[in-house]
Amino acid sequence: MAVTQRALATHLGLTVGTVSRALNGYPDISEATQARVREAADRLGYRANQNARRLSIGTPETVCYLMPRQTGAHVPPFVAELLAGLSDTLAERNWDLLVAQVGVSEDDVDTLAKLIRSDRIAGVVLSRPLKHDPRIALLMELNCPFVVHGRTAASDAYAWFDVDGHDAFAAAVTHLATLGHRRIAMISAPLENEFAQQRLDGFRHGVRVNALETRADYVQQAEFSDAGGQAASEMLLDLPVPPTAFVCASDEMALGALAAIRARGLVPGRDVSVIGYDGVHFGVHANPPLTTMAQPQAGAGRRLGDMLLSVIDGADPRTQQELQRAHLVRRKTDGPPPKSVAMTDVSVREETT
Amino acid sequence: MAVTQRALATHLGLTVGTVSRALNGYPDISEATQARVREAADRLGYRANQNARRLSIGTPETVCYLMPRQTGAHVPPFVAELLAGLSDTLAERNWDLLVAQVGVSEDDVDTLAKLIRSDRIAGVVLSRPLKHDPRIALLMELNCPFVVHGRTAASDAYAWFDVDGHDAFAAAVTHLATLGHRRIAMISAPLENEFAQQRLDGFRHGVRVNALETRADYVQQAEFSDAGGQAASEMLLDLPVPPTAFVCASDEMALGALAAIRARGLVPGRDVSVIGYDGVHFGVHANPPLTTMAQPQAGAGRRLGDMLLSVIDGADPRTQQELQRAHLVRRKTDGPPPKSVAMTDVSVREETT
DNA sequence: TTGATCACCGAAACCGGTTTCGGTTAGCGT
DNA sequence: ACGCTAACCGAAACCGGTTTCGGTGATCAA
Repeated sequence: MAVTQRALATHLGLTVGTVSRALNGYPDISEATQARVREAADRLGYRANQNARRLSIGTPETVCYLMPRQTGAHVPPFVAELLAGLSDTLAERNWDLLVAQVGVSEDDVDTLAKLIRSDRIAGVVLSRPLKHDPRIALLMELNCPFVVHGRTAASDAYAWFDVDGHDAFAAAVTHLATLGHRRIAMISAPLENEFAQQRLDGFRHGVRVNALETRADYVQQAEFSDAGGQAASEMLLDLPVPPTAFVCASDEMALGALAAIRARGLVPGRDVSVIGYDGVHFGVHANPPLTTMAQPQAGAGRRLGDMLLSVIDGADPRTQQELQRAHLVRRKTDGPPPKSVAMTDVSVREETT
Repeated sequence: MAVTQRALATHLGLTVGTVSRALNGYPDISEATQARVREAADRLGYRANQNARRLSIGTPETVCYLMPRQTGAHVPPFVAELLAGLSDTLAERNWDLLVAQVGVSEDDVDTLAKLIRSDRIAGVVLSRPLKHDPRIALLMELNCPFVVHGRTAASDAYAWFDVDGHDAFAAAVTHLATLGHRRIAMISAPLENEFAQQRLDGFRHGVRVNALETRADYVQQAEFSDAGGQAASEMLLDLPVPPTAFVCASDEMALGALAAIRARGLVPGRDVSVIGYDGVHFGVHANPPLTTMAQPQAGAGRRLGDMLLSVIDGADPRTQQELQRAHLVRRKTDGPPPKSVAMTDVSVREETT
């Protein structure tokens, strides 16, 4: 349908080979001819058929983003921004961005295998890996360049970009400890997700270095949603000795926690402190505005794109690893623990206001 | 790199033509041979090179989603869900989904032209069209199949999927009028966006049929963001005779409105009513929970995909038009106007609680 | 004037598939 | 035994580009 190279060639009285080399700036085509060809090309609106071109040059010039697919859950909020960044970097090279929903089911992994073997894509970006992610195993086995948005248990071998959840949660706990909290709980996401494990580990680290109370029931596993956060909060508030502060695996879960706290007639930030994680824009409108560990997800897409292109260009994936830090955004849900807190068999010394 | 058809053929002692027809189920290849080829194919992990295959069959089997690019603004929240739905429908046909950020600048439109002419894509899905959208003009000129997510001024000629903003805003106004409001304001998004115009028209329609006060300064144009909503609200609250209710072009703007109202020491839903638009999940966590006109965006991606495929298959685009309705989700920001409202020259009769 | 050199372009192979066309073989009836 | 048909597969053209290789004409020095 589009104007083809042959058409352009006959129109100019040249052969296709000559036209091709002219357009690609080969030095064995005279400047005059090159100019003439170029002029005619964009006068007729000629564009090389990409399927033909890529078949010929032997690379698909395309990268695929694997959209996380949790059954039932909605698409994570960072996906859109990430795609925007990715598409920007790729566009600079005139590469294409493909998106595919590929979960971790056997069918999905099989689909991914077919995708890779069909020479459609030169590399893959993968978000939210599981601890032992079959997709990563496949990518390595098939020798397909990729970069992981997040990390897994053994992430030394490949390229990744991540925000340090361990550090962030340790910092959140320390912040609360500094405010005077001694009984801090964690509302955790399902641990099959590596990021959830990291955040939980960071929490535990923070509890240890601050010598806080550690009780098994101060760690609640919950669904990765606001409903999950709400349910977990209710469990925590029902404890005989409830914690005075919650740290949550995500802002969404933290919002659920706020709802549970308000439902008890308590006010978040005064009676119970809550710290979320993500830094979603929306947190500022929560009731009250949500204190959170914000991740710098502005440039994530661009960085991931750059790293993947480097790997495709032959860079050692182990040189393409980048860990960014989250930072505390204080709003209104963190504060010192209430004075009137019920004392129990455990001796608690309040050290701050 | 991947195992090629020729390799498979020589491995089997057949020719490439035979292998190709065997895999594609041609009746002139014996069942026995077909089985043998298929078995060998997936034992060796053979997958047809898609560039070659598509070059040969003459269709790119790929659809492109044009991600809205507003400079400065973030990616709209519906994009991720929409992509998920789109990719689902396309996957059923083994088609690919490309995403590109293409705004309305001259450069971007030029990029789109190149994209289409390069035979990379068989169709386009386009979100958030402007009133006079150069991208749509281009798509029609180049005869490229497309479906618009939203509508434009003259949308009779092509395929689209939209939620009836006009109806929604008229309904929102009527709802407020029924609650007793007579002075209702609209916080509008920039009118170069067709959706903003529709919503404003719907608002005006609602004002008319309910015979409400109409004042020019009850329509505030603002940036399409929470900050914009907040600024517009402050203007409205500063009016000598401020409105008792706001309808907002988006939930995000409505959240800004809530912030402005609370900052005045007023409580949304009691002193001033606010109705948003979109139905973002987050609204339930707003302060107080946001009443909104929710769009049914669950299946939007799938519907858009289906419609586009129909058009590509030759259906008349004008038969592929679908208008869905938004519905009111009452939460806590709507209520009757305050009794103590300052009466002015206009006689106001309160008819409800 | 002639032979060598260089600039420039045409011809053709190739990328990896699909599809048309034609030829071989087997099976069948007579 | 012979011809006919159907079943089955090989050969080759084609999709639209890229790239190698070789040939022509002009230019230059001797």
